[in-house]
Parts: sequence; C-alpha cells; structure tokens
Amino acid sequence: MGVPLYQAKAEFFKTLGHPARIRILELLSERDHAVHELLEKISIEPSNLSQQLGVLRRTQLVTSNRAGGAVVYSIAVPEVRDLLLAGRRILTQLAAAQSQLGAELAVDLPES
Amino acid sequence: MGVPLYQAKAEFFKTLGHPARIRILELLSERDHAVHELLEKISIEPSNLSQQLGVLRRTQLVTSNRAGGAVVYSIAVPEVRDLLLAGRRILTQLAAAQSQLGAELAVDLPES
DNA sequence: ACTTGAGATGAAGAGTTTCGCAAGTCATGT
DNA sequence: ACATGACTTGCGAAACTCTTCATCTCAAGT
Repeated sequence: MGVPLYQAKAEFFKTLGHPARIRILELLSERDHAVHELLEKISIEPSNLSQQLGVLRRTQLVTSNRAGGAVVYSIAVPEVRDLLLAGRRILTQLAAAQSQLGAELAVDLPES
Repeated sequence: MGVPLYQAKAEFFKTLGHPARIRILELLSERDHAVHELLEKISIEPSNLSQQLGVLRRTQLVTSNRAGGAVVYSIAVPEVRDLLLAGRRILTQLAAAQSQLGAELAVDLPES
C-alpha cells in the first residue's frame, strides 16, 4: 500500500469534518439533489457550496451529472449512510453521558 | 440544541481526521493501553502523542486513569468500533472502484 | 530530600482550510 | 448572436491545525 493506511483513513474522516459537507451527504443519502436544491436547504454562498462539492467529488464520495441546465449530485458509495448513522449513535451516546454528568453535579455530588 | 447539529457532527468527524488519533482509537478498541505502550506502537514524539490524547480526551472519546507510574487510556464509547469498521468498509469500496478504473484504463480504453 | 521516568501543558512557527469575491464556462430561451 | 440562470474556478485574507521545544507535574525508588 502506497500511502500508509491510517493516513488514508484520517484523510477520509477529514473529508467529513465540515458542517456543509455533512449536510450535503445527509441530503444526498436521502435522494439525489441538483446544486440549486442543495443551495435552498443549506445556507451558504453558491461558490462555497461548489467548493465543498468539489472536495466530496475529489474523494469520490459523490458523483455529478449534468441534466440540461442543472447539475445533479448523487452519493457514490451507499455505505456512507451506515457511517453517518454510526456517527449519530456515538454523538447520542456522548450527549447522554454529558447530561447524566450534569444531573449528578446538580444533586450536590457525594464525592469529588 | 445549542450548537447546530451538523456543526457537532462535523466537529466529531474532525476529531477522527488525524492519522495518530485514528491509530490510537484502533489500538484502544482492541484493549486498554498505557501511554508508553502506545508510544511503542505509534512512531511519534511523546509530546505529540500527549497532545493527540488530549484532543481525544476533550471530545470524551477516551478516558485516562493513572495506574501508579503509568497512565492508562481506554475507549469511552464502545460504538467507536462500529464507526471505524464502517469507515474501513467505505475505504475498501473506494479502493475497489479505483482499481477497477485502473484495469479499464490499462485495457486500451474503447472510449474517452 | 533528590533523582528519574512517565506524561501533560503552553507557546510559537509552519502549513492547511475556509470563505467571499470576481471572473469564467455551459446550456437554454429569445 | 445575446442574455440569463446555473454552476465552477482562482485567488487572497483570516482562521485554524500540527508539530516541536521548553517547561512542569506526579509518583516511585534511593
């Protein structure tokens, strides 16, 4: 393997490390969207959206097709859904742990 | 929810977007490790490792306990394994797609 | 009390990302 | 041919991340 494996993995996760890109992937995992549709649902400058789409395109997570005047984007790797789900689950887990801590602190904690 | 949700998700994936942090999580998802054990398996300066552990600690993905002279780290959220697995699967998928493209190109491609 | 090994922390320089703007392409309607 | 709507691209300034160095803490052994 050319590039060390963890490097590739890190690179991959880095791609998901941006709010707009996450939203794009979530929207696309529901159904294909034209750029102007994404633009309506994500509040962001067109050029910025285009940049983020470019990032996703370069990492091959999405593909684009011109449909007349519009450009339609699709998820290239369906497994992305699973990943987003797994992420959501962990986030829920973390949030639960934090609110539990909050509750304990609120109850005049018995021990430091 | 205070912070927009996608922001939180992005934040979370960003945490995984670093080779050392990925390796740490992979090693810890096998079993707990003391810092000096991680240091043996990951080639990185001690202080750098400590920084990356700090990042993981702050996002609550790992926890540390002092065991005499050593500090032992553990995965805080077991679901992380699933996430790493899902990531691996996608990466495999992408690699497969690329090598297929490679094969097609090698066969004197019939059409541009 | 002193030393030593194991980690953590702070700060600074280098490098990378992000965002908005201006300019460019491409297909469609006139 | 031209105007327009739909995207993309290049560019520079601001914001962030990474890595290393020097410094610090903590516990165990002497």
